[in-house]
Amino acid sequence: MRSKWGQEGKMRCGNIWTMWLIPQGFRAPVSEHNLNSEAGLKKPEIVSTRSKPSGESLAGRAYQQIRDEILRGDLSIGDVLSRRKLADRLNMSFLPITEAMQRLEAEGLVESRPRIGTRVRIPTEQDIRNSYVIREALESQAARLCAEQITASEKKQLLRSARHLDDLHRVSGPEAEDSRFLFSVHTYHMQFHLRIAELAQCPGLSSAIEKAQVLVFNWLYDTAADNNKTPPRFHSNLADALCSGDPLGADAAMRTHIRNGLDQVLERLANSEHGNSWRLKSARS
Amino acid sequence: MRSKWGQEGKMRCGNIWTMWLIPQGFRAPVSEHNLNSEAGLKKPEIVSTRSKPSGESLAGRAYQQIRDEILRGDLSIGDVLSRRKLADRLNMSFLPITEAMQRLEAEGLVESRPRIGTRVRIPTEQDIRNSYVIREALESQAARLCAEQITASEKKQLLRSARHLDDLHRVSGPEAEDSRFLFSVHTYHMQFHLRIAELAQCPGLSSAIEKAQVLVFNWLYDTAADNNKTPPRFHSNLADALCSGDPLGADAAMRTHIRNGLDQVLERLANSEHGNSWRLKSARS
DNA sequence: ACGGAAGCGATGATATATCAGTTTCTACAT
DNA sequence: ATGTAGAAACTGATATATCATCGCTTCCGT
Repeated sequence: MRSKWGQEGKMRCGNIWTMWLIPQGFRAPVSEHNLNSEAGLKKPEIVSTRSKPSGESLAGRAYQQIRDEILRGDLSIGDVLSRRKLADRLNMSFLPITEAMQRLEAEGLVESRPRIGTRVRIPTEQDIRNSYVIREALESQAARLCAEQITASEKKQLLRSARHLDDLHRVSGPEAEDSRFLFSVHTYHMQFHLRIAELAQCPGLSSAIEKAQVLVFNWLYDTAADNNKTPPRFHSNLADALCSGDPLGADAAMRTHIRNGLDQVLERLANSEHGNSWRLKSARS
Repeated sequence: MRSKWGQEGKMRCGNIWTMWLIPQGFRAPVSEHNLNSEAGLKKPEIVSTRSKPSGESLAGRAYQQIRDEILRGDLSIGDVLSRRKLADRLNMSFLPITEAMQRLEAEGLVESRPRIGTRVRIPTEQDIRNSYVIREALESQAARLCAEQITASEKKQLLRSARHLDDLHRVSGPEAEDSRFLFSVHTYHMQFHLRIAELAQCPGLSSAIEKAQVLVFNWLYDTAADNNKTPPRFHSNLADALCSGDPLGADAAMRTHIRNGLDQVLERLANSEHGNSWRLKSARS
């Protein structure tokens, strides 16, 4: 009998991230998009929440579900997560929930005190600065490698999606109402950055960016900070640098790009207050 | 009554790493060392294995213990880890062991297949390349920040420890027998790199380097590859660049420094073979 | 009214038991 | 000898139960 421990089959430590984040893939929505039609910009694909409920462990499903709810804002910063209530809600024991919480805690999305409780992590200013420093380190490295290895067709693709992204940001400025639209724009933005990491041809780099959760946190903070006005051609300039063939120039462009949003995010976060209470009668989950 | 959820008290997601790796701290052994006496170079402090058996959770102790054994080589690459036997050996239930395994798996030190088994991870060449790319990203960022913020006294300290490290490597070349000595040299080497990250004044960067396990893996690979001949003044040159005050120069120096060892490690790893068998009668633990 | 202490209820940590899937060894037929 | 079915043993996943600890509330003394 063939052993199941061969090279075939994915390890459990693989990327769960890309599976739910990029259900339709990255290339397709970009190339399908006609940038000359303004109407098409309004609604980039809203990612579907649930796709395959079975085929994974209960802990994995719990992890994805809770993470999903945190990222979408159904569970907001500081919300208390009761493992027992979550177990009831997701129809499982609280052992899988505990495993999911441990993974979320290791990734920095939730924080837990040994016999007190667990809640969605409340980031400090230090956390945000750290996040941006690490993001700068990893993504500038990705920019270097990307600039060295990108092919002609990939250049065209990247430039087009950068223009698309700039258009999306231009449109999303005035009407910052529809949270689903904002979420999808952010998803597209993250896909753009992850695409650059993929173009670096170093699988570990992409997964490191995912693991460090820097982009996720970026989204969380930006959500708390709602509108984010970016300069025109913000991403197009970055894409130009990446396609110029100069690794050092790409590195510098990426650093500039990333540093841009930090101040706005910090300012916004300072204005938001979060309670420190625990064991609320009305724990969300 | 004061709430225990204030800012006082360490979160569980803090650095366990530095606690066991640098029990005596970094500054002390460096400044105490007299570089003019050759005798002092032979035995840099061997870190003590166990210090505080209580005061932590069982899962935390299991995690530290197993990690310790992997890093020291008591459990070598590819060894099978039976959770039940580990539970017996460490005098605890199956559950804390499972939690420890999940953390080790998330960090990439072990690999697990759902209903088959868990073993110390066998790194592929791709893993090693990824590791070095990420290490280059994080540590070159640390070098930039370090060069910007380092003070005069810290410069003296860093230069001295760099010279000490070069001396240690020079001595460790010929007599690569005592594995405890080699381990302590590697520990000192890791402390040197982590010290640079600390000097960057960005706590998240240090912990990211630890979390990504890049230095740990570096040690693992280097252990498999035993002798590693470094050029003379290898670390002194790096320290010079870090103290020059030029961030870009420090960045470049760090990249050069890191890329140096990659080829040797890859060559050695290609020569070593690892079986793929499972469920050996004589599972180590 | 007010302050503090004790009890209630919730929490995470841990132990034990069971389950379904996989490997490995063995007995048997060829 | 060799190949194969099948059982035994082991694995991680999950369920349930218990425990010490801690936040919150309530109630009593002032």
